[in-house]
Amino acid sequence: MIWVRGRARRSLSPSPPEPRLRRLRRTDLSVDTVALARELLGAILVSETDGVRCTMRIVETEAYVPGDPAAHAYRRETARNRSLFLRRGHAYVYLIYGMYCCVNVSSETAGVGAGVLIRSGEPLEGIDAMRARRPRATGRDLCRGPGNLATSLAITRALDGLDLTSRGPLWIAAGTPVHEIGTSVRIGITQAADRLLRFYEHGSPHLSGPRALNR
DNA sequence: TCACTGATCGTCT
DNA sequence: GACGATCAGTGAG
Repeated sequence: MIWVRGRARRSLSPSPPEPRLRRLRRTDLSVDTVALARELLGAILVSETDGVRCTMRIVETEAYVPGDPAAHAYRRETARNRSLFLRRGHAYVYLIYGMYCCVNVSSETAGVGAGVLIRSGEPLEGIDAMRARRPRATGRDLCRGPGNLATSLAITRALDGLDLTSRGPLWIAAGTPVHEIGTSVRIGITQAADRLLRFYEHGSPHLSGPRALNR
């Protein structure tokens, strides 16, 4: 887990804005997809576009490990999935169903295709901007689901390949502890659908998927 | 709350 | 030409 030093989190109610965010270094990130998927829970995803900072505390991830038939990197490297083959800490942003963007964090060494899908988060800063981008969403739904969170944080294909450990429009900061990590099967896949590679903060009201998966 | 369905288009075979 | 790591709307229980 990647936490702000000396700060514990107990409440599930909306958090106050982080006073100062510490950008994660690449050495903070495990060179292991499953470990990284768990570590990213509680971390802060920061987008700074249109002159507005929007932040979200990650509460749900999925691991797409090397050799995983459900992973976009499974067959071979292509122009689309190239970012998954970058060394850990890079963004893989892709368009799904012609309408929504989803964001992954590359998770292994260079040349190994794997990533962690960011599925849901708890909105922290920039909530007005998020609401402007998704006017019909309620507060708890703003960053619920991979397509929704990308819309709320203005994450587009233009950010594909970005180094999330460097200064830029999208980066990851140290967050706050997750009190209990739940595990389930991944959502929306048909290959390797029985593998327990989805991780979430137990009890969070911001989780996607059916309730039965979040117990 | 869950199941079902249409929307929509880039990517890959 | 088929498919997809999704979402929102609708209707049923």
